[in-house]
Order: sequence, then structure tokens, then C-alpha cells
Amino acid sequence: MSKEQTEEKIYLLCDCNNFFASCEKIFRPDLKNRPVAVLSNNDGVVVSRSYETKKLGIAMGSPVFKIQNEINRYHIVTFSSNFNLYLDISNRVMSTLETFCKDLEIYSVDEAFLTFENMTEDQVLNLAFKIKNTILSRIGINIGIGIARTKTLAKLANHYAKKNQDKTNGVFSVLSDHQRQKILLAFPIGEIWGIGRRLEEHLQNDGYISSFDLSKADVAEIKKRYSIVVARTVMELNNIDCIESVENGDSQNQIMWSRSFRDRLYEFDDVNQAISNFTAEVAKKLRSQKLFAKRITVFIRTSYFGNQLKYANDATLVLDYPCNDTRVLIEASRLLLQHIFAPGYAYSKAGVIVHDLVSERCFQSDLFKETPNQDELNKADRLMQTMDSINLNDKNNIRIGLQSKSDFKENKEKLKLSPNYTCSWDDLPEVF
DNA sequence: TCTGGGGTCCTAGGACCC
DNA sequence: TCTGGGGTCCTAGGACCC
Repeated sequence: MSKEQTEEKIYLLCDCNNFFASCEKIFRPDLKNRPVAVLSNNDGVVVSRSYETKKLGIAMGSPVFKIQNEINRYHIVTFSSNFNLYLDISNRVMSTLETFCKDLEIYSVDEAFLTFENMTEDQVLNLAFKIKNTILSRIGINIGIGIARTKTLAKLANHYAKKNQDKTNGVFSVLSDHQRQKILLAFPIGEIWGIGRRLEEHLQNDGYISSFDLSKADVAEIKKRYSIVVARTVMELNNIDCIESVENGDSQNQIMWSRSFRDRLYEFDDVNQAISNFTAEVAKKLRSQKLFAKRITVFIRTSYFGNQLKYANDATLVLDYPCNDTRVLIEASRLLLQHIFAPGYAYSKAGVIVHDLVSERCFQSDLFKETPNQDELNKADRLMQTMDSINLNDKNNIRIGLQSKSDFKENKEKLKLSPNYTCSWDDLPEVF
């Protein structure tokens, strides 16, 4: 191991193992060593599996109805997804990580990049084990840590650490060239962060099979033949740090609400009711983040599966002015749905997306469009505020126009939901 | 009966202007 | 009458991620 100090950055990718399933296990000691699976929104497919469940061969994304036999036979314990719980555990993990490193980039709910400088490999490894043990003892979550000079390599190292738990104890560094080559040879290109199914296929056809092959490719050639994105990946595999950190925190650029329907919907009015509900949720999220949307998109589709006729379509409207008013957005989404709705199909899913989000409602007044004046806007704001305060805690007592009264068909009841161990219902953050 | 939900970034191509 | 090219801005769509 190198004893030299280095000025260059070192990335630690810390990633929680089997995150949702692990969260469920924290408060249920009786589930230790037992197979656990967390299900998607309407209990449709498996979205997280404990180690034991993985060993049984249950694949990510398996539809529950297809693996019901295995669930019964092996007594797999299933949970509906409890995002409030996972988010709370995530916050605890992240704030603990932050005590080790101020330079923390939260990449997703269960992983973060920590950046260090001026450390030897020995020092970094010691620190990594300390971090891992602290998270485990304080929170009860097992994490894996990958250490490298670039984020792409840190992801790969993390992957290796988890796959070879017995050899690595969940921590793996590829700071030395020897170790770097070792993992490049160990992983096919499809395992590299940023290389998905399509690119994998193209690259394989061009003869790039292992990550090592890709690392030896000519950057200019790759850029020409593929894209700047793949070219950057090649450089990252060669220790050239070139993936900028995403500015954390502010300025989300889109908010989406979409659901699969419990039953297929056929009639315009039924779909419109669902779309209205989704739009109301999106508008509520906009207001809670004090944002205004400039564009809104509605999409509908039939199921990918089965023999019925397939149809999918979407439409986008540029709003006259940046807006988070439920009534205006619902009217816009109805117009859009009218555009794309085709009768005679069995719709299984729909969604609403708002994009181009801005934090101020500054708009260029357009002489030829009717935009409301400031008075009207203030009045609308007050109405929405009143509505939000009455609808606090997700109860949705006040509805508008075509929103349905019951909580309706888009969502099965979450029968297997675990209790909210970590917080009371009253102070749940509105995030998911 | 039953097949997730929520995001980001990049690029090509059209519209428009000079 | 015909013939351009270059620049910018915007958007739809593709690909990827967790």
C-alpha cells in the first residue's frame, strides 16, 4: 500500500446495503436472518430484498403474484413501502456521515459521496472502517464503502466490496493501480455506472466486453462514436476525475406524480378524475417548496403486458405564467388529457409532471395574453394557503372540481405497512 | 386479480434572427 | 428569383440512475 500523501481528491462512496429491507429489520429483531422483501407502491413488485431473500433467487422487480409460491414456501416477510420511515433513517445516516466529512454529496436516499484530500491509503482505509462501524452501531444499518480517485471507480469499488463481503469486510479501495486493474478485469461493462442496457449492447458489438477493455479505448474515438457521456466514463476509469458534483439542495427541475391504477380505466371521466387528483398532489408539492411551474405534462398508457391493444401518449402545455394554483393546473391537465385520450383502451397508468420550476412568480407580461393582475394572484395565493392548512396531514378534506372524493382507484391499501417507528404522524415531512 | 415511482443529463432538430 | 450560413433558444425524446 502506498504511504505517500496525495493532493488529489479521494472519493468514498458509502452505500446502504439493501436499504429499505434493512430499515424494516432495524425495529424487528425477530426478523434477523430471515428473508424480507419490500414491495412497490401498490404492493405490485419487489423493490428491495434482504440478503436472505436475494439468496433465495428472488429477483429485483419480481411481480408479487409470480413469486407467491416462494413467498409462502420460504416464509418471506413482505412489507408495503414505508417511505416516511426510510427517509427518516436516511437522514440519520447522512447526518452521521457528515460528522466525518463536511464535503458530503448526497446522491440518493441510500448513498453519498464523501471527499477527502491529503490522506494516505492506510489512513483512508482506517477511516472507512470507522465510518462503517459507527453507522452500524448507531443506526443499525450496514453500509459498503468504495474508495477511488473518481466517482465511477468508487462505485465500482463499492460494488466489489459488497459482492466480496467475506474478503473485503464491505470496504474496498482501488487507489493503487494494481487494485484498479483487478476490478476493471472483474466487471463487464454493463456494471459500470452510466452504462445501461442500450449502451452495453452497442459497446459489446464494438468489442468492448470488460471494463478493462473500455478503459483502454481511445477517448476521442468514443466521443465521436458514442457521446461525451461515455467519453467521460472512459476517462473516469483511468483516474481522471471529470464528473461534476450535482449542486445539492435547491432547484429541483421537475416534480412528478404518477400511479398505476388498481383496476383498468376505460372512460375519459375516470381517467380525468385520476389526473385531477395527481395534479392536485403536484400543486401541493409545488406550494410546499414555494415553487411555480412553467410547463405541465400529462401522460397515459395501457399496460405493457397482456394481449390488449397498447397505447401511450403524452402532451405538454406551456402555462401562460408560472403557477402553482391547483385550479389552474387542473384545468390545464384536463385540456391536455382531452388531447391525448383515445377511447377503447384499457388504461393502467397515468401521471402528471410539472417542469421548468422557478421560485419567483416573475413573468413577462404579455400584451396579447390574459394574465391575472397582482390582486387576483394574491387572492389565489391566500385561497391555496387556506386549502393547504386544512388539508395538512394528507387528509385532503377540501377538493376541487373533478378530484374524486374517495381516495379512489389508483392505489391499493397498503396492507403490509410497518408502523412509523421513528416519528409521529403529525410531524412527517412531506417528501414522497 | 396482481408487473413501481421519481428523477437527471445530453442531443438533435426546429424556429427564428441577422 | 434564388441562394446561404451561423448563432441562439427551446423542446422532445433517449438514455441513464436509484
